[in-house]
Amino acid sequence: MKEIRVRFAPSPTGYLHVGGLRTALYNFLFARKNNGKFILRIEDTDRNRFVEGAVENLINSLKWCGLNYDEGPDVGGNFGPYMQSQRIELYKKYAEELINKGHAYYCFCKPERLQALREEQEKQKLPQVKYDKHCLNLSKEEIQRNLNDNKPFVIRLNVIPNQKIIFNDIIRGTVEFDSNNIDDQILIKSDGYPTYHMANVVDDHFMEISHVIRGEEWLSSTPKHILLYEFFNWEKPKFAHLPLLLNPDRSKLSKRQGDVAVEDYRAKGYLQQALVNFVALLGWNAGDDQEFYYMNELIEKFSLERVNKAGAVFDLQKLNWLNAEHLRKLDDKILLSMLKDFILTTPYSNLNYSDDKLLKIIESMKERVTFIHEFVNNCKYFYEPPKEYEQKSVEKNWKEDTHIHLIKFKVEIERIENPTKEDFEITFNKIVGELNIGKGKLIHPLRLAVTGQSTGPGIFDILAILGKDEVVKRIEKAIQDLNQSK
RNA sequence: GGCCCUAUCGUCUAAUGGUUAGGACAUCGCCCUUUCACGGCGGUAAUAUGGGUUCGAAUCCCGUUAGGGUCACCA
Repeated sequence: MKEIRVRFAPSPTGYLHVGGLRTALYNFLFARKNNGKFILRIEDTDRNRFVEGAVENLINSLKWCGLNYDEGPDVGGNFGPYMQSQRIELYKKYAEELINKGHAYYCFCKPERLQALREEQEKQKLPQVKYDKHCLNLSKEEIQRNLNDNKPFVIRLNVIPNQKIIFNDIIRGTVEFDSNNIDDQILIKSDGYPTYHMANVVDDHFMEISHVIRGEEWLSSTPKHILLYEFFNWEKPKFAHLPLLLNPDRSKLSKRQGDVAVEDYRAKGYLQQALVNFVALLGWNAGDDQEFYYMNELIEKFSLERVNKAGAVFDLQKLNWLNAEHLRKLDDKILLSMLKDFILTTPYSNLNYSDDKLLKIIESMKERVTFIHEFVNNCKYFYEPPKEYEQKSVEKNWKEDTHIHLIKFKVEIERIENPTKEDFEITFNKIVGELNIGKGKLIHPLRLAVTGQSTGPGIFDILAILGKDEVVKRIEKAIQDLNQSK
């Protein structure tokens, strides 16, 4: 059997769109699953849209997601170059071949004529605006004269009318188009660069791409590509058009309604494992109930046949859930290094906490966070004394005699050298026993005093992590602040 | 508007002619826990619509409706 070769072929717009990520991922999974090759090709044939650093950025995002390619602009390969801007001569050569065969022709029409034509056709309420094949009738001599005069030209595909163009899509089945609805597409622009259609077909052929897996927005231009393959007499790849990713209002996923760039999600603290896992499930499932996947499991189970046809809404809540799931499965040592990296970006960067202390924070918070940054932002009391006290909890838990209970607890704690979690708990039980009060009467004020909050890990974990001196200080401060304000 | 694609809980989806239409996220309730979370148990919630075909339709066919894509010297 022929080797499976697939490609991700983005145009460098400046960032990797999550829809692009999903396309890249399915290509990658399909290649890995079938022991094929995954290729990155950059479609940079629009000189007007050149963005500085866009390719580097794209590659960064791809690699961050673990989508390593076998061939590409920065890794090389036997089918390069992998930047279309470096393959211009190839496209020209094959466009000329098409002209010689009568399947394409020079067009010297000025933009003004095209504009007028378009307006005229719209005025006539024609179902579709199409080029009128005006330049197809130019004589050989005329064409040669125009070329000699250096008149600007484009090369157009010569579509034959009244033909059915039928192809099979792996995801959608048989799709049929009428050639009457297909315009004489420009293949080579007046600046000598190819359009998408030309470059794409030529490259897919010479890069020996076996399966074209791309977004549904390409479905309606596929007949043009089919025509090209047929005119060249080249073997066609198999096609698979993926359903689109949608906004919550079911329009095509767009910047206006949230983040679309992979780097945005990275910056917000999403794990690459979670993003990949989530995006994989938008439009595909293995047919079982598994939803939590690592990359290797996705590779094992992926198949194009199980890709859905309908568009999928990008639902942040489910992504958040998956992020929390993946975070919890991460080894504490890895979480530690991620947390340290994050702390560097906060005002607490000079605290120099020991790994041991941070590990304890991680352990106590792990079940309570969705993002790494929450190991800091949801429990700032581990890093600094509370600046304020949650009002609702103060009202509910800070009573007339609360400070008396807390002082008794504090005094008792002060006597112990290096109290452990158990010491705190034993002392606590002793005090509530002596005072003959319910545990809640002390536990909630204590939490409020040392954290300023009403939620968080077990109180004795917090006390142990904070340590005796800090606990004592915070109790004193809380009594001062809260009794005063009452 | 022409052409093309699509249609199961709010969302992601399972069920490829016979199921009380299943799971997950979200949501609600209970349990666990004197906090919050995690976890466990349970609830609300879907086959867009009208016709066929069939003993039997979410599933096959046709129409309607709705949504999306595409109609550039952008990809």
